[in-house]
Amino acid sequence: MTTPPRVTIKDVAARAGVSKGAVSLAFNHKPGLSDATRDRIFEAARELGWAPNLAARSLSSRRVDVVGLAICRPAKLLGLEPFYMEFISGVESVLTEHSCSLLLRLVRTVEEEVGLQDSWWRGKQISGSILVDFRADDPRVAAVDRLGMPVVAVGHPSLTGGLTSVWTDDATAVTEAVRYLAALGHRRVARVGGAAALGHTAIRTAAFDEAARVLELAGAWQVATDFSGDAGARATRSLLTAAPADRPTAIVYDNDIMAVAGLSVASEMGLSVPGDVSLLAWDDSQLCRLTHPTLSAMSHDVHGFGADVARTLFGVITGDGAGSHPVPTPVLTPRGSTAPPRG
Amino acid sequence: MTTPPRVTIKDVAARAGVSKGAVSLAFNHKPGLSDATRDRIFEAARELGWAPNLAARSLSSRRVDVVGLAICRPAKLLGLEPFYMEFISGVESVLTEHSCSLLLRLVRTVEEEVGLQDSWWRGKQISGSILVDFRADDPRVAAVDRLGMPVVAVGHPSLTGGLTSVWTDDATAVTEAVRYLAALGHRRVARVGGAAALGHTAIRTAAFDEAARVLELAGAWQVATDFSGDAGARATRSLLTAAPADRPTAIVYDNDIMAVAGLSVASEMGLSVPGDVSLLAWDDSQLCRLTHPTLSAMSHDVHGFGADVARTLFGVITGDGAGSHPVPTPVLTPRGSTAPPRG
DNA sequence: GCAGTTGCCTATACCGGTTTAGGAGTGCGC
DNA sequence: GCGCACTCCTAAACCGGTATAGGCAACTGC
Repeated sequence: MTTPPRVTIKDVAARAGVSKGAVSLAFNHKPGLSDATRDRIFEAARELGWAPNLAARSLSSRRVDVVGLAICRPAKLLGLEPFYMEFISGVESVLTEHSCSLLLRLVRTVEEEVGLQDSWWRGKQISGSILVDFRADDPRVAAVDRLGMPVVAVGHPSLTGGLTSVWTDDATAVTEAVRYLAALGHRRVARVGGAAALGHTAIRTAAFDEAARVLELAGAWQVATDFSGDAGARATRSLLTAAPADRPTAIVYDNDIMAVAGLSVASEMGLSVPGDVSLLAWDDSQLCRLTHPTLSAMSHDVHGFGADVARTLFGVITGDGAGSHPVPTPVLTPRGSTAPPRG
Repeated sequence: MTTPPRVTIKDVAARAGVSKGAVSLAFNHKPGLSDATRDRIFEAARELGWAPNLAARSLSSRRVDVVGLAICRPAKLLGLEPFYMEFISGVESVLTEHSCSLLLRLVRTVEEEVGLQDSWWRGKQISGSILVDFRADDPRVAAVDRLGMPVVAVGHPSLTGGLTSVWTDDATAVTEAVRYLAALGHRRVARVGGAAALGHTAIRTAAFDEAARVLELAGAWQVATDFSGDAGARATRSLLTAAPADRPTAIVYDNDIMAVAGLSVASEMGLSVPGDVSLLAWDDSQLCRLTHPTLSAMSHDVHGFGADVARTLFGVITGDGAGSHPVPTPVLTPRGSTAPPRG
């Protein structure tokens, strides 16, 4: 175990024959140095293998290049949910451009998240945060207001208080989904929704009811789940056990996993998809093209969503005109799992 | 936009009527303070809403409570791969106990990762790192040696140089998988492997060949992919288009996604699973229980794996006896997708 | 030829904690 | 009454950067 060299800015300055300040200027690409000196400094730093100590830098410059993201869902579900990794990769793609890092934490409850964001912010560990999975009367709104921390809330403005928000128009998307199924001729439609506590679930639920009313569907069921495949399977099984004349002929799911599970339940029950029942997934990850039949889905660009959120966060942090805005509404991508009902 | 209060240790000290040092002692739970003073300090901090500035802390105490993790796979694949999120959640579960955070970054190449780890470490941003997805002659081994950075390498010791490693015994697992299929009566077996560049893929490939040799199988095919569902589907299609007497009667996949894709290809080709062909997945995420038939799989505790890795990293960082060790070998979990071959 | 500007660089005071050496008060033994 | 140990606390020197005021030439304009 050799003792590490501990090379600091002073060593670099000495080696290059300049002052600490000069090295600082060079490494922050600020004007006031001749090209020759600049080169000499970089050369010295390279030889010594020096990189600025970020703790020291953020202490004196009072800025950090880190943003936070806390996700509050059971670990088991997260692994399966393609949404998050794709979202994160979108966020990352923008952070990287700004040489900014992502501090990630999985939490169990919103309260825990509030505590975490609080200590991240007060500990000056992050320069801002991305808030996801809003619920009604979300405690994070007040907490963030109190802290004055820059954030972007991923969720409909009706849920996110006055926070800068980026959201998908779930109501319109649900309406489009139901309209499409109705246009195919379906009169009995069900929806297997996500966690009831989440705000966007409530929005989708209301939109579904409204669409069913407007379209005068003969039957419209909704059931809440925890987003897991198991729950999706259970819900599907329960929906499809009704007598053929009473059961739904089409089911909309709130994510891809549950739709995959639903597909397998239908097959297990000897029902053909889309012959006996049409299935419509949500998010449209690659998974939807891996099943047989392939899954029709409400499709959106999750990677781009994440990137947009990150860009907006930078806007909030720097203070220039970052406004709340929706991202493009998910569009229907018909594949093999939807068709007109039999008969 | 109200100007933030900027409360520091000095304010807390003043309010509690003590020195900065006393506040520091209190917040680090060190001895040398009366209970009364301690209480007064915490009370003052609470009233002012103060939390120590972590940059300042790590600058003077030269320790940070952050560990790094860079993942080098195309974003599109990551989203679908249940492995990582589960792994991360396992890592997190241990980090949280130590109030340590995870710095996550998705990178495109190993070279990029080397640069990243380098700047993380030299910038004193992390106290150690988790290295995954080793390949033959991995440049990270030398880089980490040079830096003297504490790491845990997730990969077989044959790949990770002298680095402290935690690994799954892929060779044994592959052998068990092949043995099981052979025991069922399969004589023509294929394997749809992962990225050829990855070390563990090579290990599995070699083990598969060896097992096929020992068991004197009549046919043993292997094909490398990029882990994506599409690639898995293509590989499966190509394997199954041979004449019935020549094609494999069982296929082992290197992850769950490709197995799901394979299942759908079989169904699309009118082949029954497991009647015409047996399918065996790898990792055993929840996905394996969502298909019809359910997927037999080589199953392991990915969450526990991540937790083990994190614990080992703490051992390396603190210097106490953290040794390389394997985690439990994946075990075969038979479900509905494997059976004796027809006839 | 002299003030004014400009370009390049240094000295030094921070940032907000931790960590030392040491001081003030108390209790104890003798 | 004095030395000694012990408890509780303070003052001040760090940590490794950034920011800022200012110094010194050389060049400009007139």
